[in-house]
Amino acid sequence: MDSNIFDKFISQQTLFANKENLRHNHRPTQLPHRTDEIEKISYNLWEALKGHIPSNMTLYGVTGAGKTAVTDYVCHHLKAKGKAMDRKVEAIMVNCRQIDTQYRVLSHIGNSLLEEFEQDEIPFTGWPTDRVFNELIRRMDRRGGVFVIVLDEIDHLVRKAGDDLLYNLTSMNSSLKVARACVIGISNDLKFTDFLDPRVRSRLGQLDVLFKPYDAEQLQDILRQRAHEGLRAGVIGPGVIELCAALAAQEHGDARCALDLLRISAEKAEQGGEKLVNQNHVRIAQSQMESDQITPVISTLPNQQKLVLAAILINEKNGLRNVQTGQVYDIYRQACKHTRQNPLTQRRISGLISNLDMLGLVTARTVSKGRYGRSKEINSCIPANINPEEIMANAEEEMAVVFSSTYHHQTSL
DNA sequence: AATCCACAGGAAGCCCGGGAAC
DNA sequence: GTTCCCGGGCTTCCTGTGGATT
Repeated sequence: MDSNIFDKFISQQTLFANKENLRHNHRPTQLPHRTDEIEKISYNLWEALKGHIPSNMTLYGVTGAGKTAVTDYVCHHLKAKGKAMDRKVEAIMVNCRQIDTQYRVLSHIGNSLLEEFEQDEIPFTGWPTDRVFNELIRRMDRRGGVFVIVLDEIDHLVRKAGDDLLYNLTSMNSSLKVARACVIGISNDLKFTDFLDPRVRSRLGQLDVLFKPYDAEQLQDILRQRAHEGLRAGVIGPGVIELCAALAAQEHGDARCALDLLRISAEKAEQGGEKLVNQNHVRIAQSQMESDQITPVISTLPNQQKLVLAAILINEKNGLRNVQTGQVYDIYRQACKHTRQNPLTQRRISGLISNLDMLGLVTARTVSKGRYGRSKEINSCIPANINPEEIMANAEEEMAVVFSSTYHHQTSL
C-alpha cells in the first residue's frame, strides 16, 4: 500500500473557505468604515474618466489604516469603468519601499507600459535618468489617456532619495503632449512634506486625505466581514474576533496586523486538528508573528550590520540598557579584533545603528546628557522568545562563530 | 552666561560593480 | 576597448547641539 506524506492533509478538514480573503493584500468586495475616503478619492479620479487631469493627492495615515487597500480598490474600479466607458485610463501602483530610487521608479513605470509586441525593456541600470524619463514620456504619449501614478510609502523614498522624482512626476503634464498624468502619494508619515521643495509640496498637496487609525470596534467589523468570506461558518470561537481586534488596536489600529492574527490563529487551530478557533490560538499566533517578523530580517542582515547588532545584544546581556553609540562602537571594535576584520569608522556605525532602528530591531533615541554629551540611547527590541544566537547561527557559519565567541567571551567577563 | 561633552548627521568624494553606448 | 551613468558602501571632514556643569 502506497502512503504519501500529504495524505493526512487531504483527509484533514479545513477551517478555511478561501484563505486568500484573509490576506491583507487581498482586495475585498467592500471596505467597511472607509466610505468617506473612497468617496473623496473616487470623486477626484472621476475627472480621469472625463478625460481631464485629476488633482494630485496625498494620503496620510499609519500603517494598516487602509490607505493602500482603498487606493487599490478605487483604482480597480476606475480601470473597470474606464474599460466599460471605452476611456483610456491607467493606474500604476509603485511600492517605494521596494523600488526606492528615482531611476528605479521611473524604469518600473516605464516597463509596466510595455506593449506586448515590444521587447525593449528599460535596463535596471545603465541609462542616464533623464533618458529613462524621456522614454517614459514617449511611452505614455504613445498610449495616450490619463495615467494615475500611485506612489505607496512615498515618505520612505523621499527620505532616502530626495524629492527629485516627485518634482519630475508632478510636472510631467508639461512634457506630455497627448497623455495626462496625476500623482497619488501614500505616506505613513504625517510630516513628510516638510522634506519637500515648496513647489513640489504645493503641487502634490492639492488634495489631502487623512486616514484615521481604526478603533477596536471598526477592526471587529473588518474581521467579521473578511472571516465571513474567508472562513467556514461557525469555526470562530467566542471572543476570538474581539481579541484579534483588541491586540491590533494596541498596535495603533493596524488592520493588516488584525487580519494576519486571525488567519494565523485559524491556521494554528487547523494544524491542531481542532474545529474551533479559540483565544489560545490567537495568543500563539501573536507570539509567532513577532518572531516571524524579526527572524528573516536579522538573518538577511549584511555582515557588518549583524556585528553591530551583536555588539548591542552583548551589552544588553551584560545588563546594560540605554547604551550609547560610543559604547557600542567599543564592543564592535573588540568583535572585529576577535575576527581579524578591519573595523569601520564610528560615523558609519552610527549610520548602521540608525538603520537597525529603521528596521525596528533596536530603538535609538537621541538624547542629551548635558555636560556628558549628546548621543543615542540604544536598546534592542528583540522579543524575549527569540534567541538571537540561533538566528545568527542559521545565517552564515563564519558569522555564527563571530557572534557566539564574542557573545560568550564578553558575558564571561 | 559660558563652557564643553559626545556625539548627530550633512556634504563631498572615493571605489566598486553593474550596465549602456560609441 | 573606452567612456559614460547609477547606486551602494564607505571615509573624511565638518558644523551643530541640549543641557549639566562651571
